[in-house]
Amino acid sequence: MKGKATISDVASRANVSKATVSRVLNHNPQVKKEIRERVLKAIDELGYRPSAIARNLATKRTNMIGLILPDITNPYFPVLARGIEDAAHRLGYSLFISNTDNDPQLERKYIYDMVEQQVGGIVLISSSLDDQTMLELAHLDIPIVLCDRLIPGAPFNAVLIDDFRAAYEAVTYLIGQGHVRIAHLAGPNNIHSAESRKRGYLQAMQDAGLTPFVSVGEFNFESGVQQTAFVLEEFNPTALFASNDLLALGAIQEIRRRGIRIPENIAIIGCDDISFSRMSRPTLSTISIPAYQIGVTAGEILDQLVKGVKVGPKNFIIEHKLILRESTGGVG
Amino acid sequence: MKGKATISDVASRANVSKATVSRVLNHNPQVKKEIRERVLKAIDELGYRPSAIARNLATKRTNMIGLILPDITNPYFPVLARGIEDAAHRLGYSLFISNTDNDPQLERKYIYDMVEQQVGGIVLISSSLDDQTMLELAHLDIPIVLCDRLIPGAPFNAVLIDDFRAAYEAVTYLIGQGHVRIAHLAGPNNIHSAESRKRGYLQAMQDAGLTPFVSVGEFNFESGVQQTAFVLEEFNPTALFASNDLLALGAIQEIRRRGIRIPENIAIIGCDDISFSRMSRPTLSTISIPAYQIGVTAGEILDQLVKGVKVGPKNFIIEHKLILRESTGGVG
DNA sequence: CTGAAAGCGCTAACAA
DNA sequence: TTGTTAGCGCTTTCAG
Repeated sequence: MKGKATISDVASRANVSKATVSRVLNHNPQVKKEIRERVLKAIDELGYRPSAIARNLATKRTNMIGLILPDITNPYFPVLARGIEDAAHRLGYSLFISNTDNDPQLERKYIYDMVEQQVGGIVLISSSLDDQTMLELAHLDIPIVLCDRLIPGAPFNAVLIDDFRAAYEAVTYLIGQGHVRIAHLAGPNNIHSAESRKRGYLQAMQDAGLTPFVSVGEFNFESGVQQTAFVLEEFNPTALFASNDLLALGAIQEIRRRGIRIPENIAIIGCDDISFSRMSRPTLSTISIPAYQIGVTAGEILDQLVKGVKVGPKNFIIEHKLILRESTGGVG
Repeated sequence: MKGKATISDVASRANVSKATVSRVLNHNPQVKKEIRERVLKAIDELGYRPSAIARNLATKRTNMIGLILPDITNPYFPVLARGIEDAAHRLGYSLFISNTDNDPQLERKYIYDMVEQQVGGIVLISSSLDDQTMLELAHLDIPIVLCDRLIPGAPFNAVLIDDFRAAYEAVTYLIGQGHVRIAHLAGPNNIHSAESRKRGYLQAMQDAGLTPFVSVGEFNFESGVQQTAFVLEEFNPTALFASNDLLALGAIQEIRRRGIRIPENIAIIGCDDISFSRMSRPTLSTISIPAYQIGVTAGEILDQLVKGVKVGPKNFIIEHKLILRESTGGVG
């Protein structure tokens, strides 16, 4: 019996018009106090809840936004997602969420699904969509904010760190510590951040006149284990720069399994600063990415866009920070 | 210019009625092929996307469901959320998500928000809502499925493991290994699963005629560190049963910091089996909770409910499993 | 300050 | 097989 009352029911019960009910619903100040209370009473008695759907249709705007990301199960994303969600709720939006596993098909599908749902805008964390497709999305006439990736030439705002520079600095630190044989555990080639970090590594090595050694794999723990086994045998490094913390954690596991000491024999630096980088043994030195803040920023920019405020397109670069922990011998 | 075309635009461009367009949109088979193609062509040329909002208003049903959980940042939840999301998408729903930080106020707010959004149902992972409030929600006339908690007497389906028995078994295992001084690191008293696990621990200890020692704290790493320091000094245990893995991981850190050996001097069992329990040193023995499956099951039940199929109310108990790793000396 | 009426974009009988 | 006609529940001019 509940959830059925409509604005008309309220109107007749309060002996006013639908328009008046609508006014009190929208806090229109020019409703006489007495009438307002009569309406409020009716609303309460009927357990009336306005239908967002009907309102949206009438106003042609919604207060929903969407988040499309690779996989919430990857420890880097929950923090980012939380940032977006907190910003979204604070700004009055409800948040849709979809995991794509980096599948381009799914990414397209979810984007179009959300457009159908009439979301006001979308935060997109995509690695797999080719630039061509992204340009196509630009014609969709819906605000889109990118995270952790930028599309040269596309009219999208993007929020991310300077992956190239971050990697460059991390590797340079290692070099400064006297390391010469520094290997890189890279992420998938089609992921923007992985690619940028790899370039940063290569540049730093080249600038120092050192020979690079790169192993490419997935962004997960198992890949870290495997890649490390390979690198250990083929390159015998004294330091490792991993493209993300999961990879670095896998490296730690494999290295210790072989009885090699960290950081004495091999130093390691990861990237992301997921919570577990502080809990591992040894604790992991890493490039700290302010994921929460990236999320909040993306949410705020999207809000502006949804409200029609002209923003960018531009790249919002968030500051990263090299965090030194035990895996590189601590602060120093 | 895009995103503006309506069904009427398509209709006139294809020289048919809105009804016909609606029919091809809904794959109604009895539209003549020639006409269908004409409509499809018009749709394509206009870049037309139907408005879910308008459709929802007309049909009085939506294909949206909601997920309300404490904090996606806690490593246990992403897997559960993923299960729900996968099930949701597979069954044709879009998913709203909201984090509550176990704040009862927020939980209520988000529930009512989602009701306003006209979601078809809600998966609720709540610890803080008192049973009274839950009963109130029952009058909302919207399908709700609970995860990791049950409300005696409330007309809700619930999907969860048998926390009491899981804890009982874990502690019994420890006792079987010869441990006598077994302490328990508990989670917050107001969280259902924490409370059940504590009872399971107490019962097992009592049944074995052993003296229990319980420390209560939060469900996080830092609390694990603190509680362990306390327990170590006050009780000097030879084994620890932690209410979740984060707590157990904190315990490992504190114990090793003091130079105490695991499992030689102290054995540890956690609960959840988050991914990092396999990555720690030593790897963590734990009660494996099939979070993904809990999510999927919850999603499927909700789908039934949304479709009007009568289900329960009943409790769906998912099987847990004790996983023995290094922190208890490995399998055995 | 309040009411009447039109309409948002789509679906769903009911006709034709 | 396709078109006509009403709404779905709310907002929003425009009158009064």
